Parts: sequence; structure tokens; C-alpha cells
Amino acid sequence: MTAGPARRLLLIDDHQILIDGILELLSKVDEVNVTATASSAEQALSLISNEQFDLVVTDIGLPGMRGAELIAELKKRQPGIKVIALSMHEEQHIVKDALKAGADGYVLKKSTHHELEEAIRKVTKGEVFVSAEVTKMLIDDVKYPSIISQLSDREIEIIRLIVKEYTTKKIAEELFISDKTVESHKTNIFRKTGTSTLVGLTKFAIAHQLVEQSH
Amino acid sequence: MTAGPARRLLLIDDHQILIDGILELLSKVDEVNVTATASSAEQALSLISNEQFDLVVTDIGLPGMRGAELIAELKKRQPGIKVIALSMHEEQHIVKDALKAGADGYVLKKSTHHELEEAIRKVTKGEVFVSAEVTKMLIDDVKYPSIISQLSDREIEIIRLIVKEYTTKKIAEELFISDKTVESHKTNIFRKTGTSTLVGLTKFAIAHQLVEQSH
DNA sequence: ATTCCAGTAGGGGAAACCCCCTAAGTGAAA
DNA sequence: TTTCACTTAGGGGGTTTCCCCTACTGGAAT
Repeated sequence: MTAGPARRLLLIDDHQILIDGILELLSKVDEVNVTATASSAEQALSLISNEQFDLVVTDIGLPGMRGAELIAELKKRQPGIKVIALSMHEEQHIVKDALKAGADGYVLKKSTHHELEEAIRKVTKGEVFVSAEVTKMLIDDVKYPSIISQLSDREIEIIRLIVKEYTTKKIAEELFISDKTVESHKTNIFRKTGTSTLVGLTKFAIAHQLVEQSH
Repeated sequence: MTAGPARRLLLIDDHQILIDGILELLSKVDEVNVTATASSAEQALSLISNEQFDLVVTDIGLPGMRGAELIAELKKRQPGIKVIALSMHEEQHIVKDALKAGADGYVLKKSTHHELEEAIRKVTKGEVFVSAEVTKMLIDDVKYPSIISQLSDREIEIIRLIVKEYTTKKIAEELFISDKTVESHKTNIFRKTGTSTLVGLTKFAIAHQLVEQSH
């Protein structure tokens, strides 16, 4: 227990019970001192604008703001700050978005608290830490590139319009291109995604988070 | 603190960090004694087949088995057992499914641990407990019946086939009815759901959990 | 008894979808 | 420099969706 200076930690999660539990667990870790908690992105950003923190442990499934967005915003407001994402999601796109946004660690909620504590120790020392399952997923991602990465920007743009219930004609008008071009794109999209109907494509888009879940 | 006999509690959640935290919190509550934890439905059912418990606190968002199914199975294997659902979901259909399956309590993860403790106290005394937000939602449900309850069984059956990418003709064959009948149903479905395209209907069905999320 | 609704069925037609095929220009990558 | 992916565009055509309309049956509820 080489106690350095206690680190000011901000804990963000919309599940109060989880906050309650983690507070209890981290109270026994002397590397850190949880000085604040927040249950929403807004609250967190407001706190960080008025106070200095060394480390943030944040959920990335908060309602209202995408996790990556929150991380980027936290880093922007306090450039030196370390951020650990604490997430139930181990889907490629979510993890990748978080890391792209600048997360220094990614811990799954299904991990034990020991893993969270290890992440905190490593990240405060300037290292990065991700859960073993996440590492495996990242390797898989290299080995088996996701279908989405094969879609061009234009194709994704068109998928989004399709899922917004635009007809082919409307999409053509929106993008100032020919109906026939849109149809070409749709053909290519169907081929790449392994779908053949708009219903199937809609399910694909939702499953792969190409669109925001309405619900 | 009128300590009755300590109750044997089984805690089920696939997020180990949450289990770690709640264990810590509940260790201070003398009404209960957490004697086991499980991180999956299978593990929980296996435990409950070999051991007696008085109370179960369970997540209802476990992978593999629907929450309502798990609750029903727990009650079936130990009819007198009390079950508290601990969930992040406050959507009508999820709460209603849990209560229908026999849950004695429904606590949101965004509640504080005090609320969970209150639920445990009430439920062990034979009362029921649901979080305030859930109560409000249940009242709303009475005041504003959900769109889904306006759909007939046949209509829901057809929606499921549509989302499985069946064409009108295929649906007619599957159900041994005329294409025109299926079209009539579709017209009524569009009207009731406020949609007008298969894409919109697919989104509706996924958002309202009429179909299993593929992903 | 009568009203209401679910479920059934149909005619007809415009629009959209989905498929086959080809092809040209651009720009990046091998 | 040649290849490849992306984007653009077209001809032509069969299938499906989506819309209008009506209408019967049978059961459940008032």
C-alpha cells in the first residue's frame, strides 16, 4: 500500500444502486477518494466545470447522451483527466466509440470490483486498462472486420434515410441524385448486409446501431 | 432493529460489480443474510433446486432467459418463495410481464439502496413493493392504455410474420387465408400503430418488443 | 336484440420495391 | 499503371406495397 496522494474521483451512473455499491467498495481503496457522483451526463458536465477531478468512472449507457460524446466532452473540459468507461456493453461499435473518444479504460459491469480497482490503479499511473473480454473482442474485430466497416459513407447515409421511411424517390431528392443511383446503392447495400428487403435492412440497421433506437 | 430470524437471500445479476456492491450494502442489513449469488439464470435455477431460500432478488435483464420466465420458474420450484425484481427497465411491458409472472417487488436500479432495503423488509413481511416511478407508470398504463393492447392477437401474429420478412402472399399461405385478408389486417395495423410503411412498422415492433431483438 | 369488433374477402389502381443488365468517371491502392 | 471500390446513371420489367372502397360472418357485450 504505497499511498500516493488520494485521487479525486467522479463516479457517473444513472443507477443509484450501483453508485451506492461502488461507493462502498471504493471507500476501502486508498488510492482514490470519491469526491462526487452524478446520475446524468448533464449533472456530470456541470460538476466538472466547477471542480477539478483526476479520474472519472462513467457509465456509457446514460440516457440522453451517447457515451462517446460524454467522454469527449469530459476530456475537452479537463484535458488531462483520465476516464474509465464502466459499461454493460461489449459490442464492438460501443467499445470502439468509447476508445476513439479517448477512454483510458473500459471495464465491464460483469467484471468483479477487483478488476475495476485494477483499472483505477493502472489508469492513474498513466497506463490503459480494458477487461479481458474486451481485449478479446478487439482482437476478433481485427480478425473478422464487421460488416458495417464494409459499407461506404454514402451507403450508410442512405440506410439512415431508408430507416427514416424515405422512399427511393425522396432519398434521390434529398441527396440531389437520380432515383436510379439510389437503387444502385440499395442493391449494393442489400448485397453487403446480406438482406433483401427493407424490413430486413431495418432490422440490420437497428441491430447494428446505425440508427438511434426510437422506443 | 427487531431482528427476526435472518432470511436466506439469493442474489441474481449478470453484472458482478453490482453483486459485489449490493453484497457489501446488504451485509449491514440484519433482516437478511445473503447466502448465495448467481450470475446467470441457469446457475440460479440450479442453486434453487438444491437449496432453500426465503427471498430472491433478481435482475430481469439476464441474457438467455426472459425475466418473466425466470421468475415463473423460481416460483414453480419453490412456491412460497418471495421474488423481488431488480431492473433497469421501467417500460410497461417489462414491468407487467414481471408482475404477471409473480414478482412480489419491483425495484429500479436507479433507486437508492434504501429503496431496495425497504422492498426487502416489506416483501419478507408478505407485502408488495414497487418503486415510486413504477407505480406511476402502472397508473399511466391504466389512464393511457398502450397501443399494443389495441392490437388483436391476429394482428400481432401478422406483425411478427411481417418482421420476419414474409410478403403478404407468404403470410396468406402461412395462415391459410386470402391475400386480401392479410391486406385488410395490414391496413388496420397501420392505422392502429400510426405507421404507414413496413419500415415504420418494423421499427414499431422492435421498439415495443413484439419481436425478439436480433442483434 | 342489437351493437360492436375481429376476422374474413374482394375489386381496382398508383406507387414503390426489387431484380436483371450495362457503364462511366474518380480516386486510392497495389 | 492497372486494378478496385465508390459514386454516379440508365433501360426494362415483374412483384409487392399501399391506398381507396365495400361486405359478410360470428361471437361478445350491453
